[in-house]
Amino acid sequence: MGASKTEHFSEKQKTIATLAKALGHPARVSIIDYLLTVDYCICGDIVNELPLAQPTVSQHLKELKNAGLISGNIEGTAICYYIDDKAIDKLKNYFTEIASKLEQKKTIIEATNNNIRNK
Amino acid sequence: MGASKTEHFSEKQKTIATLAKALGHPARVSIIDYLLTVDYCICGDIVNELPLAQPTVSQHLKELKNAGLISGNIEGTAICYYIDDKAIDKLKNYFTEIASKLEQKKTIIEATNNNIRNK
DNA sequence: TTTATATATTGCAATAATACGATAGATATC
DNA sequence: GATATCTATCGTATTATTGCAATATATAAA
Repeated sequence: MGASKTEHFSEKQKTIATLAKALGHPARVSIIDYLLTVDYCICGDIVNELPLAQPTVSQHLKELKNAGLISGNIEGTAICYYIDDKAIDKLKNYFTEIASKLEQKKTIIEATNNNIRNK
Repeated sequence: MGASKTEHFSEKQKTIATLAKALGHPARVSIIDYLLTVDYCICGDIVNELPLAQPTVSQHLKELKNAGLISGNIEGTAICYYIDDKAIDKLKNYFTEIASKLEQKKTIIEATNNNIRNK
């Protein structure tokens, strides 16, 4: 084998997996963290910020871009990268939803246990 | 090269990357989604649920377990897997934090633009 | 037009991930 | 104990990812 059997899963599952995969490397998490600290883009600074060679950073940026987590504007010779709010929101909403479902489950289990105790 | 240069990044960045990576495959997202729908564990059902062979599912479960996203209890011959709340909370908090920082940034930019317009 | 600067692409090597058949281990049932 | 059931591990083939040197591309400055 080798290739993923992605065709069998729902669109939502594939979207979350794609976004999560893009953040599945500390260098790319680090890029996102860095983009949050700067007021204005500056792509070249990311290369200075990371302990990686320029082509490697460029590749990581490409993956983040392909996943939809960042976008870039050309400004002269430089390129201004910024985080895509919508992608972050998708992830935020997904995990918030899971957390709330887990919380709900916990409540049901506790209620059931109380019910058993009171019999 | 090949191996990741993970040693240069912060613990938090590595933690998020590890959790995100574990969800970087639709089969594993699908497993999490499935665990949310059932009241009680049942590992064998996951194999029936997914379009993958039993060893492949077992491997995906192992990765989710190694990343700390799920845990398992042995119940006779079966194994009862469940989602770890703390891991989900880490992800939820991380993306909530990013979303709020982005929102804050947007507000600052708008305020600046208004300031410029009013001069 | 030449030169400098910034980013992307290519090509390659090393490692990791994905998938599954075959098989092992562990517990229940007969 | 023999058998059935459930899950994990091993071995292996295929593909993907990571990383960088070298090079290409594209714009700005001289």
